[in-house]
Amino acid sequence: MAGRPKIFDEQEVISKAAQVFWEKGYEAASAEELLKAMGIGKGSFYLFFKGGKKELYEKSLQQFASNLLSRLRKEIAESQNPFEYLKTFFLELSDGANVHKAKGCFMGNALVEMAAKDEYTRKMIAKLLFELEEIFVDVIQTSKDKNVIKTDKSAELLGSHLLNLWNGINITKRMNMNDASLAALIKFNLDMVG
Amino acid sequence: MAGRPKIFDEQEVISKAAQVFWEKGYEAASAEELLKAMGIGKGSFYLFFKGGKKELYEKSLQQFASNLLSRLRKEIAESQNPFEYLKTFFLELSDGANVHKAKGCFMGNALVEMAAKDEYTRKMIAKLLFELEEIFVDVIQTSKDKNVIKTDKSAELLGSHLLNLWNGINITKRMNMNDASLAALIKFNLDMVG
DNA sequence: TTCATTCTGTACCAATCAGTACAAAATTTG
DNA sequence: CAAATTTTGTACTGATTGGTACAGAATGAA
Repeated sequence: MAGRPKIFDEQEVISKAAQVFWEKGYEAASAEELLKAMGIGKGSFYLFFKGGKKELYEKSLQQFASNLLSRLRKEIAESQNPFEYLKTFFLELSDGANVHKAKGCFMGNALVEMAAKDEYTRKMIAKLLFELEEIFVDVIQTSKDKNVIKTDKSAELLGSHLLNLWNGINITKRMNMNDASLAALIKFNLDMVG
Repeated sequence: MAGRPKIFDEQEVISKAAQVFWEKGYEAASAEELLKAMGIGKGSFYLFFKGGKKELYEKSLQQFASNLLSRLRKEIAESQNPFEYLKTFFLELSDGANVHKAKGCFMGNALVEMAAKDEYTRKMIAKLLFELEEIFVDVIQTSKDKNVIKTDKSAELLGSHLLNLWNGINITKRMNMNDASLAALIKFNLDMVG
């Protein structure tokens, strides 16, 4: 296998690009800005990303979601009380000091931007969010089975409720409510589950 | 007052522009497309909108919200049971046949796009959404006072919950859940209020 | 050390972006 | 009618967009 060695790792540059897309969105993230963040030139980029900016965006979303989902699954699996873990997971959203404060949810943002523009990408994003919902459903079902939570509602309904809570809070928090109100709102919604 | 008469009504062209911004977002809505929808040329546009595209965007949001809020206030005032009216208002979101299906909430979309980009516009949008929340709070407080709903939670908390429900559903619906599940999710959240 | 292969950086591209300049058109006033 | 005023349509601007072409750099194999 001859040839000049490549100077970058694909997963690494996708991760860098994802940060730019997360903050700016698809349209507003310029190719120049993305390449600068990735630390590679146009020659290399268009050789390895034949689909250009769109391919990079989709891979950014895929990788980002994949990391989030697997980290979440892992921490839930290791947790003594998965439902309590889920609560802290949501309550982190009310931390105004968080670095990602104004950025919201990368997937939610992408869904907003792509829903009316690109059906293929919309479906892709929807699938990723449904995976997140599935994690919620599983935790709820298990918690129900173990009598950790008491409810007469189905795990599916409650799971979709948590996904919707996630989607909602990631919008609402950007109105810059004070942290306490946001936390109270989240707690109220979590108490609805069990 | 002499001079060539203008061929357009300001409120009317803003309304047309709002439709384009609502569907495409700020960045993706091109000046050409906006002007075409508004039915006026560049000469007229830049004469009356000195602030260009950004001014048009802000006025679109203001006008859109103003219309929504006053219509909502009016229908609530005329309603026999304001809380029941609010329920139908939310349940309309689950109608997949709705024309505005994929567009979500204009203000929510704008908040997503502007939150990390333009603090002035973000604040403006936040204020509009807080006005919507205020309407929810008022209806809830009145309904509590009249014993239409029973709850030990404050109207403020429940109002913020409804705003967050609004924000959330407008994202979640774009995952293309089936109408029945979406309606069940909304009903579940409304039942939490009273 | 030469060759084939692979990757990189730069120069370049047409298309599109929001916005400006300005002459002509359409009106009221005198 | 002519003059003053206001709006309109078009031609044009420089900047930026995502993307391409390609020469040359860096490697392994022969």
